Amino acid sequence: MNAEREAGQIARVRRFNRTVTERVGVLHDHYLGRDRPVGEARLLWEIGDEGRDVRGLRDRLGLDSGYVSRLLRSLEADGLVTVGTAPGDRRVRTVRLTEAGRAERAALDTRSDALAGSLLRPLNPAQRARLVTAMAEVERLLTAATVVLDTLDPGHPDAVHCLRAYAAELGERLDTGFDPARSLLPDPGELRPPHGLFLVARLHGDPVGCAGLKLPPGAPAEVKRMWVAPDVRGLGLARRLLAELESRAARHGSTLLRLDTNKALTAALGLYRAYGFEEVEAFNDEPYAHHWFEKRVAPPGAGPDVSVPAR
Amino acid sequence: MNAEREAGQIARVRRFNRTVTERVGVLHDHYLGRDRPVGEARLLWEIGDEGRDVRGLRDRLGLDSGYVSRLLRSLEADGLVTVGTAPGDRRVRTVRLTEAGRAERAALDTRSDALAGSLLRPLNPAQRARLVTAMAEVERLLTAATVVLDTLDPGHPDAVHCLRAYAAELGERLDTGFDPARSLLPDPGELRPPHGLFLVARLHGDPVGCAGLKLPPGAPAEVKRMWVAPDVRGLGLARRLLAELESRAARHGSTLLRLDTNKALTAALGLYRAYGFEEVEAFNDEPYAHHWFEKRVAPPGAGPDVSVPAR
DNA sequence: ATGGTTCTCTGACTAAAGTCAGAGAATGAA
DNA sequence: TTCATTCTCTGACTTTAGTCAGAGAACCAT
Repeated sequence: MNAEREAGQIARVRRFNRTVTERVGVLHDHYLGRDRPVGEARLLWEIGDEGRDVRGLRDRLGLDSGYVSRLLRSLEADGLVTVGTAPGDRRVRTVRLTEAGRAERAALDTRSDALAGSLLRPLNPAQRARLVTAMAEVERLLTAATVVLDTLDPGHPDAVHCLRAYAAELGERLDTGFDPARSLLPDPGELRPPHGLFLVARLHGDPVGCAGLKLPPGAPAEVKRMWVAPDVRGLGLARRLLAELESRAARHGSTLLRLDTNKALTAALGLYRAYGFEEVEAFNDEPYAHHWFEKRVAPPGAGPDVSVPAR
Repeated sequence: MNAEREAGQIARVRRFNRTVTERVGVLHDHYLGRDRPVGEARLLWEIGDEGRDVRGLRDRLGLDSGYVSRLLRSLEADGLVTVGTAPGDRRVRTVRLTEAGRAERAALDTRSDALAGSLLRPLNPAQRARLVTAMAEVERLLTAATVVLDTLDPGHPDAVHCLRAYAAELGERLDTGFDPARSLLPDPGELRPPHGLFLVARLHGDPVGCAGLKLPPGAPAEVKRMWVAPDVRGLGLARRLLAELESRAARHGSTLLRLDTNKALTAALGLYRAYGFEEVEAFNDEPYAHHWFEKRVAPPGAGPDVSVPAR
């Protein structure tokens, strides 16, 4: 049945991979590193205008510490970067571009533009427009597919980051403001096993969304603290978080999922309805809530596959 | 004016390049060559089930002859390929996969599927469908952009290939059959400077289309022998060939472009009309023609930019 | 048959990319 | 203070990837 469709999709993706790595990937690298090893060029690019600490570079590019060190030494010898110790922690070193480094980066930039231009030039205006649109779509969806969901302790720095952002956003959007201490979940620690769980979504290691699940014994599971960072909205991440929570709730044995929300959060209201939640009478006295929803939980294994992508 | 739009498009393409090389390109290579150097893996892949001659491999992958030889030696030592001399020409060597080589290739295949799957898995069905559609579009258009147009002598093997394919196709599609000797251009050598020119379109070095231009002194320029290979139709190549011919005619000083065609070639008829040709009275007595068209030539520089993409 | 060409291979290199095992300084927790 | 940990760096390697200059066999046109 749909194994066949899936095989077709996989074949398409593979053809895409081949075409694109041939036409874009190889060119990309060799355009980039015309008079400089690709490794150095990538590093130069990744340092950015702001500067960056060495650890960050290693993580981002996935390189060995000794290797990065050597690359930096080489860039330093060419006068393209300066390496100094970070203000807070004197073990950590930060790299910044020099004037010459900026110029070199600008040259890479120009080449990157030339590559992009060479892809567009043979096409007529209508084709260009279509290519650009399709590229934007692919990019958006690949980005969506790159987001990974992890169960984290609510005290983990990434979890804290999300919870702060959640509170800050509610504070702005609700006419009443928002004070977590006054809400029904003053302590997110309640979202810790065995009383619940807390999901964090990350993109390239940066936290970009979260959702908590309360699992009170003998009572319906409850969605709490769902948030998605503004710059990754529209990627279907909220839906994915909900689906993941639902499947966790199902595995836990819950048969009903509930949540409450504020009338100001119109996008969330729409999502809950579209996802299959139905509005019900108030089941708690959360001071910030105007709407209460519930949804029967699909039995385990029936949910969409949202496992972590390989990397 | 549209410099601004172009800058926007270039920026989009660059973002795409970055996302895709990060997410697809790097993975692609390192998935592929997990326990084998990428170079060898690529070679193994490129040999294919049918076997291939060494020269073909070199061309396709753009590698040094010595390098390929060494890679083959290594694959041979691992028992993955056998190298023998080609039947026709004993200088040429052909490579075929052994049983073990096929198995290794199948393993690469599986990994490639796994990579594709890892891109799709985090997405919901609607997103998967959209991603696959957008990928197909990008791939099509990148393929279109990869086609290069060259002016070739009509006697060049690639030109001959196209002219033969042209004649064979007409022979099939016209109720009357087609005999080049009976047509008004029995000798394609007339499409040679200074009396004309002959364009060949190539994709990865293989000829996939052609178009000739007659430039009779003091008379309108005339399009002849336009053909596009079946498997690259729908990429806008015919239109691109027409545009290139028009701009060559303009540079030559022609102000009118003409052509004749057969009623069986419905796609061509549609293209000519869409491109701005208007049907006129017969201007010659070509036995295979049912329709005659002409179009005023845009002055030099006004045509779309169809210069050769970088590679 | 002869001379120029084509095709593949070998030997002798080089540069890039990356790995691994410490060493030494700074930090944080007990 | 002490001990484990974190972070960066150096030295000593290896593997990939690729280049270049011929050599030798086979082919092709004259």
